[in-house]
Amino acid sequence: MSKPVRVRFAPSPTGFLHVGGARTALFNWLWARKNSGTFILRVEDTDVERSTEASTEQILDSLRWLGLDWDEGPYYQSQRMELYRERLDQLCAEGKIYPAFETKEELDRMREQAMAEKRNPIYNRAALRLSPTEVEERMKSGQAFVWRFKVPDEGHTVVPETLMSGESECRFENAAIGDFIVTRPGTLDKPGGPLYNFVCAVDDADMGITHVIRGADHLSNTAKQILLLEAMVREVPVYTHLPLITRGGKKMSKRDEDADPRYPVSVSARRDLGYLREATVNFLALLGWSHPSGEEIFPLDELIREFGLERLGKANANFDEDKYLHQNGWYMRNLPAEEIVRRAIPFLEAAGLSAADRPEGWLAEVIGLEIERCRLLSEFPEALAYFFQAPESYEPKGVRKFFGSPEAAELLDQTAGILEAAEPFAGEALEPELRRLAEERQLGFGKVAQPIRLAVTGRTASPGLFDVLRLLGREESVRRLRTAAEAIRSGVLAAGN
RNA sequence: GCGCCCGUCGUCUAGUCUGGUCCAGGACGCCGCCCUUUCACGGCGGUAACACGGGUUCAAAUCCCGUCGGGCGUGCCA
Repeated sequence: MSKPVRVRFAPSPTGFLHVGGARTALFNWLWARKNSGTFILRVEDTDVERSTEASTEQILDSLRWLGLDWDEGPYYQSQRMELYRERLDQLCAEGKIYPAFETKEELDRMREQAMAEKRNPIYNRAALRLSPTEVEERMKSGQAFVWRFKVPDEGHTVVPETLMSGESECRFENAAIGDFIVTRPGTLDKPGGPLYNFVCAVDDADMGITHVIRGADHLSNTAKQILLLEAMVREVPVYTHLPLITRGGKKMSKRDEDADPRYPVSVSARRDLGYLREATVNFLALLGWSHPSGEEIFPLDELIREFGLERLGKANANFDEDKYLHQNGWYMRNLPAEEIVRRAIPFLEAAGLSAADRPEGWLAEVIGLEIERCRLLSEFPEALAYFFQAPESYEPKGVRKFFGSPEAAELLDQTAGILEAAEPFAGEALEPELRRLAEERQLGFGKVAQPIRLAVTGRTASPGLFDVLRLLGREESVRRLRTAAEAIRSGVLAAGN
């Protein structure tokens, strides 16, 4: 009965895809998928000064990485100028737009003055009071002008929020909106290009968009676009405004990208940091949306089933880095092991850690051991380093606790001896031997395990000792034990390592 | 300034439309315990919130008014 859903994601190619944009894309995508609708990609590149192809590429790349595939497009507004021209001509013919000749500087001054006088700084319609001959003369003389949309003086424009719970609406007094500009300055010979609110309204109508889902920062734009749509006698889509994503109380902005390298706002930088697409999508979905069950883990397929615009929140959504990290860790541990291995390899290689000469399956095992201690793919190189190279130093805290006495060296030597003789060299064979060693020395097993752990990994914390020894191999394990014993005896560690 | 939106544990949130089941539920963080060769994972438990003031009502986190606080918009950007 209702029309098939058509939604769009309309980024402007003036930079990378940031998490806010990604969230908008995701919600539109989910709405399309949930309703078997169409997800359209539209590149809003009317600002030729700032739009770049590289940026478009990066945005598409990030969308693909997230798994947000589009059914139509990408359409480029820069290639639809004829359509905008047509609509503009029609509005002009109907007297719904008018040329205004003020320069930017003049407008700035007017705005400042209005603010100083505590007035709403909307355009004073000076151009509307120009006589037709005056206008014609100015245009013919080549004076630059912009087209302004004549907002009705009476009444108000309602932006309904019909999809949200509670059905609210925002009302804007038309008189307070002001005659906004729909084209850049131009002359009769060289017309100025169309501006955002105008092209957006034209395209949404032309592309048959049924639902416009975007950030709440667009609320006042929506009123303008509805006005435009009504003026063009086109159907008005359903609008839904998403809670703003904030961090530190402020809207998350592209300009925050370099504030802290650990917490970038671009999707691509998150990817490079070792965030998983699954976690990213899951986390983004919870920015403004929640499930009544309180459940917070939603793989994509489940998200499509459970998602709904009626469960959007209204309060700003804060970007909780801790939760994002936590969810990333969850997906690291719960995605198929071979998948994680595949994704970890580039990070390891970038750090110069290659498992090419290791036995089949070795890397998977090693990653499997450390994965529960990692929450980002990028943590693997450091976490796994000791599997690739002998420790260059020992954790000072451990040295003090476990390497303090000559007995420690003796213990490590003895352990080395046991490992040399162990047959086969595997956890099952090693464990009884080492436990016996502890008993002989009348020590709890921990007292034996910790020095050994420190000797072979350089750390006081690691996965189970027997697994570590097995994967390190007999030769390497023995070598590290002897090296550590030697270091203890030589006294170099006491000096502070 | 003006317009619009919002305000629940340290943090993210559920609950607000349709007042009672909420002395407020979940998650993250933190703390403790269990598991245990360490760390982590996992399990169990704990911590902690309705911005404030009025009103309506037998009853308010939920409705109304005001105050305060925060955010967004206010572009010849999108």
